[in-house]
Amino acid sequence: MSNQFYNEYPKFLVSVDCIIFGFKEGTLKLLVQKRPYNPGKGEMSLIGGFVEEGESIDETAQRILTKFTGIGKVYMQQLGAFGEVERDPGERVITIGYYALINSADFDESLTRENEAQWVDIDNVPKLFSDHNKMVEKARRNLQKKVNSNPICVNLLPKYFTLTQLQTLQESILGVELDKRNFRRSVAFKDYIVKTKYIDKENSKRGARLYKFQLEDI
Amino acid sequence: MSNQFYNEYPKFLVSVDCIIFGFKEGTLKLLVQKRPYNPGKGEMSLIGGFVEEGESIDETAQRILTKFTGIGKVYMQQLGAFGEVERDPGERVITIGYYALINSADFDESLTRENEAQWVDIDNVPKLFSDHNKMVEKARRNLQKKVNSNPICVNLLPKYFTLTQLQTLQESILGVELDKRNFRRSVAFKDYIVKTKYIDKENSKRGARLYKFQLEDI
DNA sequence: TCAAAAGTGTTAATAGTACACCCATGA
DNA sequence: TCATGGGTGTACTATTAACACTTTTGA
Repeated sequence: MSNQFYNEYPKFLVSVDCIIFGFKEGTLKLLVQKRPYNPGKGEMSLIGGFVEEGESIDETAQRILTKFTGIGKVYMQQLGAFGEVERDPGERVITIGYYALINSADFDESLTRENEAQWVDIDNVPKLFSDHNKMVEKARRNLQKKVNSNPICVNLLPKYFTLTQLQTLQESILGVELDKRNFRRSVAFKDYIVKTKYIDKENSKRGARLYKFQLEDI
Repeated sequence: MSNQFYNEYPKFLVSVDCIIFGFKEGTLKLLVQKRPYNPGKGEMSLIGGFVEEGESIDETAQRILTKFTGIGKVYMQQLGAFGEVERDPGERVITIGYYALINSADFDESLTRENEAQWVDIDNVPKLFSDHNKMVEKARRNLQKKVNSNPICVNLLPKYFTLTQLQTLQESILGVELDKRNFRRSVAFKDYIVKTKYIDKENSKRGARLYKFQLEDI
């Protein structure tokens, strides 16, 4: 299937690599897998796949996310293209990074096992295949810029959450500790975080107020 | 030249489109050209080209910039990948956007003429080929975020410049007017903008102090 | 009764915004 | 002498940062 245009230019494999963030046990986590094929079979890597004919790169990213987590229709943010000639030791592959934030409750664990995927702490990411560590770092910096002005945490938390959970999450994204009083005041100014009538009794004896994100009007 | 890996996946044309900003006549300008080939021959478009074998995408961007402006080694910022299936009416092309800021004084005008390129006002960009207008808008938003915290204007101005020139440039990037006194105070806090002993007598009768960027220590 | 997490205010410093007049000069 | 662009300061507001104690309750 040739074409009258552009024939004289080379073509390349184009892949999408997904930086999938979750929040478990009080820390931001990254989903990684054992690479199922060569080159680098068995090495830890981001989950990824190749762009198919007739599929936009955004669609590729969604397809990969769904395949590995069972989750459909989550907002994914493009991180940029990575196009060093030798970045893949097998053959030249130009890759587009995307990151996603997902709620581990929506997560299909059987797919994780099937794909030899696992969650690792964001502050303890192992050496990954190719330039994937660089992509993870860029994604995290990207998140850090947004965390205060965007309701990105909505995708990482359960529907109802305590302010301590939200604070712990933000601290884990930023890698710094926050002052509890200043944090709670800043939350009070955000219209998209609202108090509910519910109290969480699981994580403390006294009980903590549950909040939720209210995003309809944004 | 096949390979033992990845054979079953499709390959794509990958191009780089460059959003080249300049500063002339008190406004931010964009370099555009008449598309020299079909599809869309004669339409206005960004300047671009295809990624070659053995060339990283950053290198492609530099090569295109040099070809169209004569300028080598300018910082180019990647804007992201654009991968809608039908974005190019000829054949599927995945493109990576890069923007660059250049000083029109370094500019080789003969190359512009040769390539049927021209500068257009950023606030009056004509309809461009494919999704190029979208790329320009994204690049401008990207610039706007940086203009206050990064010395990006260094590349758009001559070595010595007046504060009025710098203010006019920032206003043109931001699309808003700035208060002269507030602007000048904020400049005074930036270590990378320093007063020189020179006075410009060309643009005013009284003469205006010339400043320069001091970037060695960043 | 005590350990553990929840909850709550004030002050100081910094950054940002609004605003109007005089100066020096060449034509 | 006057038109043109250059240059200057102050007061108000908003945002951010620092900081420590009391409450509730189940074990």
